[in-house]
Amino acid sequence: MKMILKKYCKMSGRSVTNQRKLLLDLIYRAKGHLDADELFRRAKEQQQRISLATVYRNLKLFKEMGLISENRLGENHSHYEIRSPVEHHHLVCRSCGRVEEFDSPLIDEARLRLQQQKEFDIFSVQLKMEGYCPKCKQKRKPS
Amino acid sequence: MKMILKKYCKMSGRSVTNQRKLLLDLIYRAKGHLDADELFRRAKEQQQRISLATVYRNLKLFKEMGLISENRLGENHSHYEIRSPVEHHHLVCRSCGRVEEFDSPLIDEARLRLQQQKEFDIFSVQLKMEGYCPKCKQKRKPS
DNA sequence: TATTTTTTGAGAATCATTTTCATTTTTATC
DNA sequence: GATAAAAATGAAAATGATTCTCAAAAAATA
Ligand SMILES: [Mn+2]
Ligand SMILES: [Mn+2]
Ligand SMILES: [Zn+2]
Ligand SMILES: [Zn+2]
Repeated sequence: MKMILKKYCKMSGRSVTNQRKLLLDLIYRAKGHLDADELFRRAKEQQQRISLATVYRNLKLFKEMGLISENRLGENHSHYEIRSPVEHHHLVCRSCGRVEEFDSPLIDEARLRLQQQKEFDIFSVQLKMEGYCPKCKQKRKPS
Repeated sequence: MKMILKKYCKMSGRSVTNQRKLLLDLIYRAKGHLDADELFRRAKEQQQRISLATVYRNLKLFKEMGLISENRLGENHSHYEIRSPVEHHHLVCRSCGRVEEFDSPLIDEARLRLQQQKEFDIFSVQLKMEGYCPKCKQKRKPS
């Protein structure tokens, strides 16, 4: 992580700060989907002086660098996660908020066809499906 | 439109107001992707006393009723459109904002497979692809 | 180490959307 | 159609996520 951060910062003429090292590390170790506030809370545990503005600034920066991705999972704020080389999508339970990740060659195929058909140069695919997970499905249908 | 509105309002015990009739009609006639402000502007041309709060309230209501759909097309506010029986998705040019609509049996197939695999009851699929449209593609690559 | 450049923290500002509440409109009842 | 009860509206304030401002601190460069 630190090596990667250094590389990317150098590349774009940014400084490597303690805040950046900490934040990227926390996102990396979280594995899941973090929102800005949760990241801020965790960061403050180790750098009590860090500011929420710094969290937002650097989330934006990491995203520009391609290190993380931003998702809207149904709430009115964003969640962030380390961007892995293989793209994935999200299936969210609208009742309990559970998030399942998935990928599908069908989506990749759809992208390729669309690229040809519309002659766009497509660089981003965001797919979110919503529904009820097995548990919530039951609770809703005791009919 | 008015018949539909009446039906849905009755069904859920809501009143049929002039504001609702006007707003739904404007969305219907717009065909494209309207945001709350644009809808408010157009509504005011015919009911100068209408409030932005009423616009938001009723967009939310129409959405709950399943009459319209809400999309995030890349800006930090929502766009709305009449919900047609056949689902469609969006391809957005990140340079000029142009929006192309599409649907694909591949996506439907992916949904079915996922439904089985994860045992979710899926009722919503939102797919947004981003890229550069043919025109913007050229401008960016004069290499 | 000295100088220049970038980033940070704190708080104010922004902007889309929601809430509040008194007033008006709609609905249901007669 | 008039009347009372229920729901919706307008205006303004509140909210909440995110961005901006600017003086002070840290990092990069010389
Ligand atoms: Mn994910
Ligand atoms: Mn559309
Ligand atoms: Zn669930
Ligand atoms: Zn374009």
